[in-house]
Amino acid sequence: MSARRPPTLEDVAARAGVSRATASRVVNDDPRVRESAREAVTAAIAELGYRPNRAARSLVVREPDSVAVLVHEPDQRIFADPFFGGMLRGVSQRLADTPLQMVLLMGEPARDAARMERYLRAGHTDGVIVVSAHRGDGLMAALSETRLPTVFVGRPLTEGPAFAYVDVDNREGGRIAARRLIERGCRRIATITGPTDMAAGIDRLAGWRDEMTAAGLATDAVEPGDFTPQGGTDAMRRLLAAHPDLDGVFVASDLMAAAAMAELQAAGRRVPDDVALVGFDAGAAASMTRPPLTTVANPVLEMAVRATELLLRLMRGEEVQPEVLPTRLVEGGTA
Amino acid sequence: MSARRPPTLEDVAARAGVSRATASRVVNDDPRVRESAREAVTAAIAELGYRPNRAARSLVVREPDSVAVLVHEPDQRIFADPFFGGMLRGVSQRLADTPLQMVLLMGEPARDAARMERYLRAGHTDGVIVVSAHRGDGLMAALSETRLPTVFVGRPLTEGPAFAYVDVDNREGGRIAARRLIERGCRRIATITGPTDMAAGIDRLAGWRDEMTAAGLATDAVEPGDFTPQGGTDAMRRLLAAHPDLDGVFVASDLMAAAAMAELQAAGRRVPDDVALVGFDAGAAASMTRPPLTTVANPVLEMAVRATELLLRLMRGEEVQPEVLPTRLVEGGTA
DNA sequence: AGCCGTTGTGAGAGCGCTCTCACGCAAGGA
DNA sequence: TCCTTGCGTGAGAGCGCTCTCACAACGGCT
Repeated sequence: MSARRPPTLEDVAARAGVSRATASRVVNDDPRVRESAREAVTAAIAELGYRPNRAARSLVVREPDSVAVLVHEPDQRIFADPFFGGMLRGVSQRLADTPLQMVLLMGEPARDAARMERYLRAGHTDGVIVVSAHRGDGLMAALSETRLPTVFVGRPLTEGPAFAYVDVDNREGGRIAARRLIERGCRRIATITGPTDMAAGIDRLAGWRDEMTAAGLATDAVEPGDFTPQGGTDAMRRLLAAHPDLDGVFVASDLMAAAAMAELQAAGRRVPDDVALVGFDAGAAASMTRPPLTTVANPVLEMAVRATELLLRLMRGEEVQPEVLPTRLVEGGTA
Repeated sequence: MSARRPPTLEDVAARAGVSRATASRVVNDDPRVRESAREAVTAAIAELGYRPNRAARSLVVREPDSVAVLVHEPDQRIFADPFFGGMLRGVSQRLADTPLQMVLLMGEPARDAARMERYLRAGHTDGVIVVSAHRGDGLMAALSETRLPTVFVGRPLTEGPAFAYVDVDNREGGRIAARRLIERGCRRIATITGPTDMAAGIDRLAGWRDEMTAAGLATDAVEPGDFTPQGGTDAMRRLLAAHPDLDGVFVASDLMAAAAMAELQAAGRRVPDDVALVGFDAGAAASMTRPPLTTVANPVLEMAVRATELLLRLMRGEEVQPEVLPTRLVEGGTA
């Protein structure tokens, strides 16, 4: 017992007094093994502490074994936003009954893009789910070069190759939010948008514009946010300074909405009496405020599951179509 | 071009007119290759779209290539709690300059324990970081059997083998929180605890008890929570019913504290004037309430980084000691 | 001229596994 | 009795790669 080499199937076979082939059959649950042989092998495995070498296995049975989830966001956001937790959860859930493993690639666009790209190019993985892609982060080009099956969560903003994606109907969500504020009697309605380099930001704003224009209301009270609480606070402050007469705000995420609401209250405005508020996401943050947020549903878990489903189909070589999930208003007490 | 077999190093070598060994040298940046040969191989790689087979490589150069992060929590919590995002972020950050990949294993203790255990046993991974282990979920035994290097985030509650871990000084945190409430003049101080099967829950409560007892105050107003907003709401409601005279509450997490605060306000209590509140975590949730929470710092990112560091050391065969990080009060407006 | 070291290269073994193929053997049918 | 089955098994090839070892070629020495 000098060279502390981990036991191989060969060792197991020797100890059990069978051939490597039979030992392999036991490990892989092949039914064509006599019970006594099976027991001997099982015992040998236990005694030796044998663990199959995955590399050797996958060298032979060439089949996909992992899916990468790419999260391309600055630290701060991943930290705070339950969106990502839900995403991972959904992917993991759908993958549970497949042999595929979920490999997480996280990083800031600027700092880690090169490393991520290198990893993807190296072919360590068999499919990619991109969560929250931004316009122009160079990722799309790199991805389409790798020819890896890829699904985006959130419509990718790209001129180039068409990627499969799953998204919620953000534009309709924006309309729903604006409609509620208008029907409530608000006339000076502002919006805090998401990042303007993401489809979620652009589309929610567009929906809000649709409805505002249809109602003949001004659409000039627009402040960009970045989906973080701090961004919500700042945007609300700017909004109050520029449009002190506002009586309704559509905030493109609950996290920002909660922060914006705190800012409103700090400025002495009552919610919803002075200013009505509609958020977006209907996540945990919505129920943590007082009153709870009126907000637009964002089926995060479902998107994750659907995206994974699409990816699995893509990996089987099937054609897929983008999916856009419906949304609806979730009642709270802020509008 | 019939059998669409991915190109191998052999193909590259043939195309470049060199041997497999030379091609391999080029791929692995071995300096001992003539410039002309290097160019030929590089060109062949590009033309053929060659990607090295990772399995074949790691079959030969036996070195660790992945680390599993085990998250053992019900859906609901992972969804909402920024703790997990921070955790993943920290691990990913520390791993960034190593060749190790982070593999995520998520699942509910009851439903997915078997699958996780199987995965770990299968030896797909070279180290494990366990995030938020509960007492008696059988994980510890399974883990110690696999003999895989393992680090816990949060002190594991186990009688058996000693695991390496990183934790924040939860007990001291509980003391800090109680002390603040006492110094503020509160006399009827309650607490909403974390899960009683987790060290974080037990230790924070113990710290609160230390300080309360030292101050000669009653320690009977204790309601268990589960770190979720809903748990915070329910516990606060029970607390108000059982101890309507309370004037201070230590809530063992910000998420619960924010919910508890909403519940207090709904019951007509002003925070902090009628009831003072101290949370735990100092995460994003703390700054989202009005007023922002006074809370005890929980260095999530740092714990993740430290835990990963310990794991790397363990994987190199070094001895490691548990690490307990200090904490402190973060000022807000609730106590 | 003869020897050495250096440099670039190729042949080939072998990593641990799966899987095909062939074979021994027992049971059943002719 | 002989011939089929079919089951359990073992021998052995081969997956794509790395790495050792041997060797050719070429200076620069004595």
